[in-house]
Amino acid sequence: MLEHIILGFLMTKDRSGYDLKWLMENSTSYFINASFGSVYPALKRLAQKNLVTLHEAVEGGKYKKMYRITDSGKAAFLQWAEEPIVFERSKQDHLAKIFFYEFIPKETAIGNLKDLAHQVESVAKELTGQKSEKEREVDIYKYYYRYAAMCYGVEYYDFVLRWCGTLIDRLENDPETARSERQR
Amino acid sequence: MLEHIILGFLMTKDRSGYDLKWLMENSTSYFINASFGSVYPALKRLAQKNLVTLHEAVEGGKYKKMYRITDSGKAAFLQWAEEPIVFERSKQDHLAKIFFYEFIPKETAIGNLKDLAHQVESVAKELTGQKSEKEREVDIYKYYYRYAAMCYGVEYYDFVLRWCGTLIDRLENDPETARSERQR
DNA sequence: TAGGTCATGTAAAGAGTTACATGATTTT
DNA sequence: AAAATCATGTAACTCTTTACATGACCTA
Repeated sequence: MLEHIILGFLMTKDRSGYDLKWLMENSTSYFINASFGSVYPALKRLAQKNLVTLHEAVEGGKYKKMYRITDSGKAAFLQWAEEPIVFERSKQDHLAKIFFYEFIPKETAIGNLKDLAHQVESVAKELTGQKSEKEREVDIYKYYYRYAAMCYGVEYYDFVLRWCGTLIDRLENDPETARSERQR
Repeated sequence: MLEHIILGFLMTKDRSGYDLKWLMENSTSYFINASFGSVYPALKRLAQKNLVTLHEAVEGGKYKKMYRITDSGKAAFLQWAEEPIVFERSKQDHLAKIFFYEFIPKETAIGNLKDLAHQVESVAKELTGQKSEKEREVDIYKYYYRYAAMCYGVEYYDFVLRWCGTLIDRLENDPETARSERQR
């Protein structure tokens, strides 16, 4: 997966491992991200498979290892991209604890849910910022898929936020909801 | 994570590894799932840490290894459950390919998106079935958190489906969207 | 000149999946 | 009798993160 993402970013221009990490952090982190510890080895593997080539360069007075996609790299990328999408039921770790909230005090539950909502709000704000930036700086028609993906992110966070809000509201205002019998 | 989910399921009654796998498949798979290859070793680790105990039993003529949560297991579970939720930007693998769809033919993109929509529809239907079942069989007020989590799942799939639909619609009807210049 | 950011990398550990292996019981 | 399902488990592999290590350059 990561190797394909990297190839995708290399389709338009050469980039270093550092650039790639930065790009992911600032454009795909809401659906996929990676640490340096996986980016650098991935580049090494891609070079071994001849899907990218290494070009040492000095850019802005700084030494950089720039990677360029090869023809077989492009072919490999396109093959991956054109393949049918496999929809994986995605992990939503935050639901795991909530699923078992019947066992914890209602007040703790409400507090934790409010805290979760704040976290979601903060990542939503970050992504909304990135989105406005793109809307100003790039032709969203030209990069419509990326723009649509970004909208997905913003709307998804919005959905999570609304869901939290509804749940908190019911817990606070409907005495029938999550009665405390099961609790300690 | 998995160990805590297992402890959560053991809070109300003893279960075997097979039971736990089945339970996850049929109640949490839309946000977390696990294979036998991780469930059985997880139970072994929990037993080693004295958070569960093993009770061999025959149930319905079948030999089963039933696990029971211990007092320290309950304590460990509650500590985990009551801790603040950390919102992790969740992986949404399907967006990875779409993000780079500028490089593939529009027709392939539309076809793949329609195929994705069908897959989402099918998992949505499955979950909606599970939801109706719970609504009939259990007191959703008593298990309100679980019910709310299920609603999250249903609404999330609904959101993905609407997003796909909107994107497909724009690709098919708006000639300005995703012009084919960048393509081969 | 000290701290921050830029830049690259490795090693160990963690968490999981897939594939394989086994055998009992139940259904067709 | 064969096939399906129930039931448990291991081994190899994959993919990833965290923590560490290094050093250049830039700015206050």
